[in-house]
Formats: sequence, C-alpha cells, structure tokens
Amino acid sequence: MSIRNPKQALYEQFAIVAKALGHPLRLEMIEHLAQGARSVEALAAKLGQPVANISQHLQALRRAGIVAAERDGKFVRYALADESVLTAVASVRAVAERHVAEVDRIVRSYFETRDDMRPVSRNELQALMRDGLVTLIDVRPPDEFALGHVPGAINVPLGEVKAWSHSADTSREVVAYCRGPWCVMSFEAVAALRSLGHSARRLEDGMPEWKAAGLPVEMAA
Amino acid sequence: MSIRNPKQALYEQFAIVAKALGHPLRLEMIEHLAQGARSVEALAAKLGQPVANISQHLQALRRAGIVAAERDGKFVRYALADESVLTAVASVRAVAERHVAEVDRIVRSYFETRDDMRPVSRNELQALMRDGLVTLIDVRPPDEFALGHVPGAINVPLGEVKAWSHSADTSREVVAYCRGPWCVMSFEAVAALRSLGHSARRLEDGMPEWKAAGLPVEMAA
DNA sequence: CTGTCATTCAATCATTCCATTGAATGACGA
DNA sequence: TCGTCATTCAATGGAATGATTGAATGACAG
Repeated sequence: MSIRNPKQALYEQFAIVAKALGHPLRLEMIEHLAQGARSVEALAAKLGQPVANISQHLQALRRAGIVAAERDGKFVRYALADESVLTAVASVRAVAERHVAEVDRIVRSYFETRDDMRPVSRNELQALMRDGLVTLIDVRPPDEFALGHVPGAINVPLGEVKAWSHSADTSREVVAYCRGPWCVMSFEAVAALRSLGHSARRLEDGMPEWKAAGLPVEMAA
Repeated sequence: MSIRNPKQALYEQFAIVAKALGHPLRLEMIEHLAQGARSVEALAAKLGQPVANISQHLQALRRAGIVAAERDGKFVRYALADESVLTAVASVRAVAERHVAEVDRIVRSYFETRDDMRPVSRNELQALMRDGLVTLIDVRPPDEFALGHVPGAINVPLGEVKAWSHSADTSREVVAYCRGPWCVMSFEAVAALRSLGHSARRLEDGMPEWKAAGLPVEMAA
C-alpha cells in the first residue's frame, strides 16, 4: 500500500469517502445525523442496531471525514462534519435517480401515487404559510422535532396522524414533511390524510435541506 | 436479500452508486471518460491495466448508472452517463478536501508550491484570453485535445513542454490546464515552465469542468 | 477508589470484492 | 463461412468488509 504517485494517493483518499457512503446502513445513519447530533446509543436505538455495529460504522464515517465526534461527559456525540456531506449524498442520489432503473421501479411500486402528490417547494410553502393557507405538520418523532423544525410547523408523529386528523379542519390543506426527500414518513402521512378526506401534499424535501438552504429554523421551547 | 421496505431498498440502490465511486481505479477511469468516450481497450491502455480488469470495472460503473455503453462496430464505447456524475465526483472530492487530513498532507508534500500557484479561474482566463494577455496550453495527450479543448489553446503534451518553452516568448504568461482539478500534469507543466524562467499558472480545473460550465469547446480540425 | 455505564477494541466467521487467467461470445472483413 | 479481434464471462485465490460476541477502556457519581 505504498504511495505510488500523488494522483493515485489522492484518488485513494477520495475513494475512502465514497466507500464510506457505499453502505445502506451508513446512508441511513447520515440521514439521522442530519436531523441533529446523536450519541452512539441513541443512534443505535433509532436504527434498531447493536451498539457495537453502529460504533464501527461511525468510525468508518469519521475516518472519511463525514462525521465528527465530540465527547460530552459519558457520551460521545456524533454529528455531520458539515453541509458538504449533504451535498455529496444528494448528488449521489441524483445519479441513482437518473440512471438506475431499479430506483424508478421501487418508487413506482411503493409510491405509486407519487406523481399525484406534486410536492410543495420550499418557496411555495413559505408563501402558503405567510398567507396562512395551509397547516404544516412535521411527522418526525418529537426528539427530532425538538432539535429544529420549520417555524409554524406542528409536530404530529406519523403514528398520531390519524388521531390528529379527526381534530383538524378538513377543508384546510395539510403539508407534511420529515427527514429528507426519500423519507417514507411524509409519503405515508399524506396517503393517510388523503384516505381520511383531507387535502394533503408533501414538502419536496426535509428538515436538513430546509436548514441547508439557510431558511429559519425554530427550536423547541 | 429480500426487499424489506422501500426506504432500505432505495438506500441499497444509492449505496451501489457510492460504492461504485469507492475505488481509486474507477475514479481514475471516470476522469478519463470525462475527456470523451472511449473503447475498453483504449481506456485500458491509458491506465496501463489489463483489458479484462477494466471491462469488469466498467460493468460495475454501468450497473451504478455512472457510465453508458454503446456498440460501435467491433468496439464498445463507454461514456459518462451525464454531467450529474461529475457533480457527484466533485462533491465527494469536496468532502475529502475539507475533512480528510491525509489529502492535505499529500497536497502539501507533492504540490508544495501550490499556494504560490494561485490558480486562474475560468472567468479570469476568459478575460485574459480576450485581451490576448496569456498563452493557453493544454498539456493533455493529443487524442484528448482532439476530442475538445478550450478555444485558443495550444496542445503541448506534458513531455513536450520543455522543448516548446524554448520557442516561446518568455515575457508572456502561460496558463496550463489538463483533465481536472487534481490532474497532476498541469502542476508539473507549471513547475517546469517556472524553472525555465517562464511566468506560469494553472487553470483552476480542467476540460470537463469547463465544458460542464457551458463554456465553448473547440474540436480538432 | 469503586461501581456503573457509554463507547471502543479484538477476535471470529461469513460474505463480498478485486486482480488475474484463460476460455467464450459477437461483430466485422475476406 | 472462416478468421480476426474487441469484449465479456467464468473460475481462481487472496484481501478487505461486515456482523456478532465478549472483553477492555474511559469518564462520571458516589
């Protein structure tokens, strides 16, 4: 593994980063870390994985400069190194969306009505919110909501959408968002609301992208 | 390997793309394909690798939707699927440049004078060329130059830089470019020219980025 | 100092990846 | 139709990766 020449040495380093992104579980970890910093244990719980496994994957991500670790008493809090990570994940996703037939197949079979659900863009949402025309719900778990959400959003975790909808005004359109562009929860929330007679749409992507776009973020009281 | 749920299925697909980028040789292949479409054999020759090896890596890239294959008589010509691939590689590179200490170390030890070599931006180059203030040289091999180059550039392959410099006007600044931001050839060309008394700088990146930026490209006659 | 708890390390096994070799395929030209 | 040549396939061995287990580390509380 001697360094042959600078170009190959550099490509080896770039490959380490790409390789670190090349595992489904690590991509899911990044999605969760994009909501906010987490301890190893908390992340493991979110993903339903053994702690040791998550720890090892976190170290792979750290070697690649994708996440940063910070000791906090007994805990070690991991967070994304910076927004460039989200950009990288998004661009990998873009390649897959354009060229991998399997992605299209999955989207069609699971999100059949996706085209019906014309997503709401961030700009559009801002206008709708300003004019008070829609109810915005954040369908992520409360802890993620607490770490930052779109101003004016109500936290309605996915499991409570049905109950919530009974107390909501059916004539008012609902916009739902969650962790990111392919986070399933907002798809399901919209589907549930529609089956209950609501008018509902998704935000085009999730909290991390909203934040990365420099838009205001509200923290829990 | 059954499909558990749509989210995991999607992440598996995204991981395939990232994994395909996670090998130094494949990254180098992408750099070459970014110069123009190539047959398997031609690419293998460029990289000094056995044809079968390159063929297998190309298939991994094709499965990931990164390259596209097209039969051309006896040959199969491979090309990048589209510009989104360059974006993805660039964003992976950006993560590495920001956060992988090793990248910094390599850059320092091999390109020590890098800071001295303030690169010329594309906009700056266009202004300089318009005013006729600099000589622009393309230090890639002639076949790559033929597939597209910056208008007004002279093809001076790296090996011929020294000879060429004797016939060139020493008082005129030279700008060199090659395959991309980390292509070694332009670094070396600039170093050689400076040691021969020329004033020389690099273009900030290479041909593929120039083209991707929508700037004009000139083909060989 | 000791116990507790979050995290990391070390070792194992199964799986996948990678390079190499030589044979098979597929298209062209004679 | 046959030979040639570019490419792909199949099989091999060696290396790296990933999940699991249990032990080791490191920091805090008492």
